[in-house]
Amino acid sequence: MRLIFIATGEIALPAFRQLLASGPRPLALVTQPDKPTGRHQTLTPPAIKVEAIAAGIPVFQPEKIGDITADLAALEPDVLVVMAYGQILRKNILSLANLAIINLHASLLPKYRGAACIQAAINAGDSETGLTVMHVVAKLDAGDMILSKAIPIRPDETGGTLHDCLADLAPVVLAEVLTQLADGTAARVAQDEETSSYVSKLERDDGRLDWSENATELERRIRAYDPWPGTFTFAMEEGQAKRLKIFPPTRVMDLSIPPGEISLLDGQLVVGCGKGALRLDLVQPEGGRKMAAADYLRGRKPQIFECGMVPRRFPSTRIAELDG
RNA sequence: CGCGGGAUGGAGCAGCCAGGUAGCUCGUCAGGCUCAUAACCUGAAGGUCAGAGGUUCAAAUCCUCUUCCCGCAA
Repeated sequence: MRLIFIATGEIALPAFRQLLASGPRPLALVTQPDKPTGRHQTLTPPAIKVEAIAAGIPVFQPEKIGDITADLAALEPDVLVVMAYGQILRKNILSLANLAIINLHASLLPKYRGAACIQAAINAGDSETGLTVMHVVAKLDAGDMILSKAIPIRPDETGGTLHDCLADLAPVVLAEVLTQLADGTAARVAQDEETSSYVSKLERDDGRLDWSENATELERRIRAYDPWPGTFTFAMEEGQAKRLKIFPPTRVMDLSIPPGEISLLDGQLVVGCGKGALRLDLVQPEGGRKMAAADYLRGRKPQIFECGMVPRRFPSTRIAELDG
């Protein structure tokens, strides 16, 4: 089977490795261009590109995938496999494959179409999520479904752990679908538009916590957004607003504390929420490293975490940043 | 060289601007008090102040360079 792999995200690595190990060997990898990353804007290639080169697989990194339509057509692919690529595929790409162009999506479609599907499942408090393989159509993640596999979401699941579980599930699902496509037994089930939902890409600022929300919701958000985009708040220290990252685990406490107010209980940092309170175990102040919340309180003396509105005493530069 | 914060006993921090005795909250160890405790009291150990060079009678503190950690941004 002539196959082209189209992927950028690390979630696609296990599936790609399996193709390298057990075939069908990809004719080429299409991935996003190298991008400046890290503190010094170093140009960094996607990890999957590095592995492809090591394996001798040709790599395409077009600014727009439409630019290489002819190159891909020349490979006469039977199947295009897409997973976490990061670009919308235009119609000229959709008709390239003889057999099918399929996408591995990290949710149980038609729920959570879009980019932040993993975080959405945890954030919503779902008890399970999964991987769906479907045909790619012009509308995002809306094509007919071939196969889906569910996995449970554990109470302490984070976006990171769930991402890894789904990544490991991908090779299994992909192999099964490729076999079915080859022998013509692949199912084709239309998605129910009524129950479909869409979750847009997350930005860093989406991780800004609003302590007027309920503790149970915040606990889920902190897990869901770890490690990306992460969650944070602003701690008021003597009139200065200092950014403070929040990491799981946290614990929901049945206490009544005003939202954003910090309480010290048995040496533990507890923050008031809209309903209930949240005990924080792991935090990271700006400029500092990740530390136990109890350690954080030893040397610093935050009075309160920002809640709802931007506090007046914010430095002007920060106000501009927050408004934008 | 995109912007910025930081490195001080085991942990988290203050001290630096206006050089001159190593400080705070904990932890550890020993003893005491208590029916008892993550409580309280007393005492002790533990630091080449990231490294190198410079200025000075004198440097954690001022100047230069180096290494490492981190936030933003992308």
